[in-house]
Amino acid sequence: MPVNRRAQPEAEKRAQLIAAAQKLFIREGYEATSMSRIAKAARVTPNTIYWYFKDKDALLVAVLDEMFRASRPEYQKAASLALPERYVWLVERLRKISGLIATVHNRIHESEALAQWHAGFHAKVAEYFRAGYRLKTPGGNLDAEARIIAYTIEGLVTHDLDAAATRRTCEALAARWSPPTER
Amino acid sequence: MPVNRRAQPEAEKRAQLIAAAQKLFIREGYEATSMSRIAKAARVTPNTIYWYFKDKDALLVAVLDEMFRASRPEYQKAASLALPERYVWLVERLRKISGLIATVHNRIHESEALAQWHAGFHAKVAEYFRAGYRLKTPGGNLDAEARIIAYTIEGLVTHDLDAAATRRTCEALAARWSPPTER
DNA sequence: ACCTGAACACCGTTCAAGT
DNA sequence: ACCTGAACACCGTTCAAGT
Repeated sequence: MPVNRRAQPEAEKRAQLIAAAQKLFIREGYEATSMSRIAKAARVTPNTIYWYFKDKDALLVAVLDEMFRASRPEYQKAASLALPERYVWLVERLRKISGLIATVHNRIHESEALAQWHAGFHAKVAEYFRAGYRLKTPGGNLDAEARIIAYTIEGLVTHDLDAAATRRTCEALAARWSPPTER
Repeated sequence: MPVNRRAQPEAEKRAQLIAAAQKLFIREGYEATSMSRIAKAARVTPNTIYWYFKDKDALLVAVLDEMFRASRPEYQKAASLALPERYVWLVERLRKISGLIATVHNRIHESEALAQWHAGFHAKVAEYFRAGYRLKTPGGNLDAEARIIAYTIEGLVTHDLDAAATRRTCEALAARWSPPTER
């Protein structure tokens, strides 16, 4: 039983398809990017993509995973910024993929794979807040406050205001929190 | 020059098309609803819709306008609720059209008409806050706080948590504000 | 196991033609 | 002015067939 007759190993070809899709999804948008266009960029026929990915949404999930994996080092560097600056940094960074974020929200009810990816992502964000921060008002609800932060940042990303308004909103957002707890 | 040879007056037929589209957009989603399907529901051929609306996005804008026009009385009744309850009420109400809201955000960069509608909507929301509310912390930025409210409510709508978590987030949100100013 | 050519069942939109 | 039948140029996905 042959295991691999390809010119390229499987992982490499998958990565190529993901890279082509990522570039086009970000530049042109998910809906505006046809499978043919991605196939062309990766120098295969459209139906070849379906050997590697179940459908277009599965390809999007793979792109999202790869993007957040690749940007982890950058996020760790940003962790040294003070709170309002960190929010501003995050908003400006996510604005580059605001179209993709809107697409995820829009397709959640049509794609189970995307719904699961999205749930996992928000679980990670919630965990991040629980682990590192504490409320200035100890009586408050931490999860509720963390959601206010997360949703406001999402809103800033999708609504793209000017830099000054963005900054003022991030400052108002940071005002309820103490810096990360030291151990 | 004949002005009107229709069986029905223009406004009535427009309203019929909007009603058919609204029902299907909400129940099946915007992308999942084809122009053919809307035409069928309104007993015309697909291309007839293009006599009344420039394209599918223009039809969506008409649906949005009609929906918010029709729900004004309900919103005025809800204005008598205390702050956190009012947020909860709003979130639960908007959740019924969360798919449409996600679609608006997703299509803003592809449709100028939709982008304009969205900008106008947020301008109205901002005006509402400036007119009726004041901050508990007078030093704070009112526009920034209003955006935090608006974006958090949007986030609650699109992320649909359980009732208890929704309520706690609305309470945390309300804690920053005093009741509307009396005149 | 991997990839293709050709087809399937759509889609939003346009346009010449009717009344 | 209003509406249609037919077509246009797509789309995501499937499938039998090749190697």
